[in-house]
Amino acid sequence: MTTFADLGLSQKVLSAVTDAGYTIPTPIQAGAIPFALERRDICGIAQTGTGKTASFVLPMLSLLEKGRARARMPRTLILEPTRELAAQVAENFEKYGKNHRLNVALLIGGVSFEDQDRKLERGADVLICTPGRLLDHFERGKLLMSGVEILVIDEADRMLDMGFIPDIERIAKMIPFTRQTLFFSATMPPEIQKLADRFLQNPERIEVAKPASAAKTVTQRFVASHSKDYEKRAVLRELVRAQTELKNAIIFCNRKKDVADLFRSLERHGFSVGALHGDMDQRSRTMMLQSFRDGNLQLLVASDVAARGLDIPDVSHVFNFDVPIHSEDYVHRIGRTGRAGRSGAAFTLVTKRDTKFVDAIEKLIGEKIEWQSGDLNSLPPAEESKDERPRRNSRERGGRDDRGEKDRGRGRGGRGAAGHKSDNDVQDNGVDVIQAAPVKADIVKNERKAEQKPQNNARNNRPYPANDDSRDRRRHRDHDDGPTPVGFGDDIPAFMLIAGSAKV
DNA sequence: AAAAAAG
Repeated sequence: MTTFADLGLSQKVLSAVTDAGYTIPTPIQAGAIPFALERRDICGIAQTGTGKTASFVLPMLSLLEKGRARARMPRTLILEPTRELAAQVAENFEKYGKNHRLNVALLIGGVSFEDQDRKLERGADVLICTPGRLLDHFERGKLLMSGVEILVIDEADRMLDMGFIPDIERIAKMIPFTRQTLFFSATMPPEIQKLADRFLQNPERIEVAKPASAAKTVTQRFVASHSKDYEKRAVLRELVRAQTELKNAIIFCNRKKDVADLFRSLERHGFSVGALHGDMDQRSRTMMLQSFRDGNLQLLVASDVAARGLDIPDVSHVFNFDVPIHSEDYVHRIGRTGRAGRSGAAFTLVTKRDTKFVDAIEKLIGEKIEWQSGDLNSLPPAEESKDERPRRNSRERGGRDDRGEKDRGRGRGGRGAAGHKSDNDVQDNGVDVIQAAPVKADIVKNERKAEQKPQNNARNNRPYPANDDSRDRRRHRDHDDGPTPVGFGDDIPAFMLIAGSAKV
C-alpha cells in the first residue's frame, strides 16, 4: 500500500505529516503529489472531504525548500473563492509547514491592509488570496508577480464561473507562463474544463471519484413543503426537532436575506443558531464559523459562502432550506457532512416550484433521492387562512404599526420578542439544544452601520440589516412565531432570552 | 435566478 513516504515528499514535510497522525494518503493525494513534485501541471478532481488541500500544500512545501522569497515578490500563489476557505488553507500551511521557515501571507478582503503589507514587504513564499484583495494590493504597487513559480486555483469550477473569470484571467496574465499551474475541483463540467485548459499546459488529469457523486456515507432525503417561507420554516423546525442524532447542522438558503430571516426566526424559537453570509462583516463571519466549529452553536444558517470546501470535521446534518438552483451546489452543500468517512444526513425542503431543480439534482448525482414522508402529491392542502389566531393590536406589538416605513426598523433588529416564552411549539422538541453562545458579533451590513442608532448591543449586532423587517414577514408572524409577549417591546433583556432557551 | 469577491 502506498504511504506518504512513497510519494517523494521531503523529510521535513513527511515528519509534519506523521506528527499530524497521517500515514496513508487519500487517492487524490497519492495521485497528485508525485506529479506536482515533478513540476507538472495538474487538473485534480475529487469530491469534497477527500484531502484535496493537502495534495497541493504538501508538494508546495517540498518544492519551496529550495530558494528564498524576496521582498514583494511572492514565490507561489493560491487563489480561493471565499475568505474562509483562504484562511483554512493558510492553517494547513501552518500545520504542515511547522518544520519550515516559510513566510505565508493571507490576502483577503474585509480586514486591514497593514499586516498584509508587512508580510509582503518581508517576502512571501506563499500567498493565499481571494482575487479582489490580491488585485487591490497589486494596483497599489505592493506586489510583483514576476517571481511566481506555482499558481494554484482551488475550487476551480467556482473560480472559473461568470463572476470570477475576469479577475482570474487578469491575475493569470501577470504570472510568467513558465509557472506550474495546479487546478483542483470537486466537479469539472465540460465548459469549465474548456476554460481550465487555457490556463494549463499538458496537465496530468487526476480524477479519483466520479465527479459530482455524493459521499456514500450521507443519507439523503427530500422533504415536501408548501412554498411560503413561514410554512417552510415550520417544516424545518419540525424536521430539526425530529432528528435523534443531530449533533450540529448547516442550513443552507439561496439568498442572503433568507439566511438573515431564517436565522432570526430560529433564534426566536430558542435554537442555538448562528448565521454566515457574505454581507456580514468579516469579524462576525469569523466568529460565527469559529463558534460553530467549537460546538458553541448547534445550527449555522448559511448562504453558499459555506457550501464549498469548509472543513468542519463533525457536521452531522445538512438541511437545504432552499433547493440549490445549480445542481453542483447541491453536491457541495451536502459535502459538508459525512466528511472523512463519517456518516451524515442531508435533508432538502422541496416545494412545487422546485421540481425542475430536483430533477437536475437527481440527474447529476445519478440516483433517485427518497422522500422523507410522502412526496409533493401527498402534501395536505395548504392552510387556508392566516387569521385563525386573533391578531394583536398595535400597542401589544410595541406600537410598531404606528411607525412609518422609514422609521421602521431603524436601529432595531426587528427581532420582535422572545416568542418562545409562550409558544408551546418551541422547546418541546427533545432536541438537545445547546445553549445559545454569548456570541455577540458585529453582523450588520457594513454600509448600514452608519445609520444604526447605538442601542443595546444585544440588538445592534445581528446578521441582518436593521431595517429589513419587511411587511411580508410581519404579516405572517402569527404563523411563524406565535403570540409575542407583551411588555418588553423590543427590549427583552438578554438573560430572559437565555432562560427561555435553556428549558428543554 | 443567486452568491461570491475590493472598498
